[in-house]
Amino acid sequence: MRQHSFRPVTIAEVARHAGVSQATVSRVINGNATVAAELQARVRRAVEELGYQPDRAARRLRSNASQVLGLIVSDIQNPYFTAVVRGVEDAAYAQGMAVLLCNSDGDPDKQASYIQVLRAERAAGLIVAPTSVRDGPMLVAVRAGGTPVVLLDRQIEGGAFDSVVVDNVHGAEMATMHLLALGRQRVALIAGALDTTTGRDRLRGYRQALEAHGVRSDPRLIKEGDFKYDAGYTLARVLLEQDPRPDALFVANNLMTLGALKALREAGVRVPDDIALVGFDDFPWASELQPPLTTVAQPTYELGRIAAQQLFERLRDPDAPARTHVLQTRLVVRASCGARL
Amino acid sequence: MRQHSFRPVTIAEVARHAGVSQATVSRVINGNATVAAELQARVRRAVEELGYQPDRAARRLRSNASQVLGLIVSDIQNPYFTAVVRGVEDAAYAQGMAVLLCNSDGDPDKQASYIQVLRAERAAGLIVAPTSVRDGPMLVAVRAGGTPVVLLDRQIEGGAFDSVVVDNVHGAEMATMHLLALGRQRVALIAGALDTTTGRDRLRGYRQALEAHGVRSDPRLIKEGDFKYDAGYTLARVLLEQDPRPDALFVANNLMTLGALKALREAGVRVPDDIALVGFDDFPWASELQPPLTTVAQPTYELGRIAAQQLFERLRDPDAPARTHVLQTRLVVRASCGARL
DNA sequence: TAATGTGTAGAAAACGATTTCCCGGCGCGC
DNA sequence: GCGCGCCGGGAAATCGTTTTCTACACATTA
Repeated sequence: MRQHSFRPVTIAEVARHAGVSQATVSRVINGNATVAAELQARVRRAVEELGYQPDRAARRLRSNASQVLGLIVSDIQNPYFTAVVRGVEDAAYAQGMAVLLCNSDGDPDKQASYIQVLRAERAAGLIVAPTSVRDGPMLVAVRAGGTPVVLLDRQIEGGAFDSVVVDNVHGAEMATMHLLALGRQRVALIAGALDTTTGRDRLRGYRQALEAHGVRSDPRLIKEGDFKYDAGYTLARVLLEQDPRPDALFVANNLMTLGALKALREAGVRVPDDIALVGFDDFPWASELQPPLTTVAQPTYELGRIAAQQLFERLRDPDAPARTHVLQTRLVVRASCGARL
Repeated sequence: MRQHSFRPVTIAEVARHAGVSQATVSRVINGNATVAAELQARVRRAVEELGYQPDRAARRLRSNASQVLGLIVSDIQNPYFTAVVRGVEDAAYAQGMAVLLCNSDGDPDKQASYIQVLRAERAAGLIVAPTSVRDGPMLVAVRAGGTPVVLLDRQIEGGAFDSVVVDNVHGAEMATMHLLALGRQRVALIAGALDTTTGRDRLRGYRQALEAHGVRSDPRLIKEGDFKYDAGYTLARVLLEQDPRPDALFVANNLMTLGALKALREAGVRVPDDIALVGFDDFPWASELQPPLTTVAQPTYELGRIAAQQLFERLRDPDAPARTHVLQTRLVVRASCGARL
């Protein structure tokens, strides 16, 4: 009801209003000491009546217990990360935590700069989708500085981190096997950046599938991209110029798949008749594409949710051994692979 | 080089290291008082050598100058907001600010709860895409509490707010006119929630276009949705059962358009031959849909960027009169409207 | 020359919470 | 009945900054 609350209520006012000391108010609010029932009631009523809300900046300063976590992804406009962010945010909200969102654009400098900011903000912990395996030392330092770190989607060298990843090897293997099982002979791969475990693992899965089918992997059919749209477009064009042309294409993430699709369309290639296509990462409109896209779906929302939970557990028990959650992918068969549905 | 920085460097250590007082260090860092050149140099060197970074929680506590802004959208998974968020974040980053991201899910309670959190965090300001026109009083109170508010996409009753919106009336008018110009006779509308200015304005644009063409608006052709996928699907089905059937459909946002598309597909309706379709909101893959979607594109990234800039200007000059930025939409003609390309 | 003004920089207060320290009262055991 | 330990709660210290207050040196003016 207070009309003009130009300055928020402080704990001192609550204490005065309840006729107790600040310490008692604090104890009641945080429940970390026993306070007589009657005083508790008085304090709670005062809090209610004044609409008191503790100042998080002050709390953080004194007790170093922050209610904010930092989330660094490369680009939230990538639908993969959009879902991850949402997963993190929902889990955080359930714990009364807020999320500081940072887009690194895969730029190590920008990432480093954001980490500085998050440390200065005293974020309770960080959830990071690292730009590169070489980020290890920096993140180790952050953790040594007392800020827990949970890795998302990618693992890094040097130091066992809490992390949540998908089984990329298996996912890529499934996709490639699927194409081979449909009778395709020359399965090309547009790989992800090979300085990420994600990129490497998907390459490995691809190779394992070929091997299992007794097909020798042809280096000319493997192109390394950087997970971005343009790479998919450019590398698909390169692959199309080869003779003989590949009759199937597996692309290691969503953006590159869209780029490749554009190249195929421009070249007048029929999908799946001329070239069968399987992508990685599902997205809401993959079934609305022409043709509907067969793809390896990741539980992205879950990825984010679990990463946040892992962070909360870490905050509760800083000395527990690091854990890695591995989630499974799922091959979603639509039309672009040429399977009869 | 410092190896084990378990506790971050404080201003006191910097002061000692440089042989000056804390006050001087603060003055050098913030540049709000003259300090002798030599001392400045000493301080800067000390900062450099110790890797000092001011603690933002402490700064915020004392000077009430926060470097965090709050952003409340209904759902970041909506590509419309994804781009907005990115625009805000980029603009914030350029100013050394970080963004606290909140998804309200269009739920007033959740939004209120987030606003509490953002106030407790002492966010420098809020950028809000309000859930409803009735949010006015709450936001007025927030602003009265000293936290600047910039409205995004929607305006609200009661109180002139800084805001950035698009010309929804004109956008809807263009879309409807386009369908009429293509010779469609019975243009249906799946409208947005009519307790938002956005929903209302798009309805108005639709009506204006009909009027301009001398067509009397038929209430049976207008269905009110809530901007969500399911509403688009359900309402499209309702429209399809009518006799005579509409020969064109304008849908007031992206999610409902996708829902409607599903309904049309399921009913075996050919787009655009049987029913011409125009949506609102462009999205990255709209051109990959089957058929490619004609739609009213909003400058979403710009929307976010400008909202952030407006907030920064407001922080610089709290007493300037409130301003509303109106951005223009653009009709992107693809195949779903039946235009010959 | 004395008084006043100006500018620079240190000492200390302040921000709003949590936590430590301490004291008075009570129960219990001897 | 007395001393000891325990417990509940208030006073004050504390977190790391910014800002106010104060002091001093030097220049300027009457």
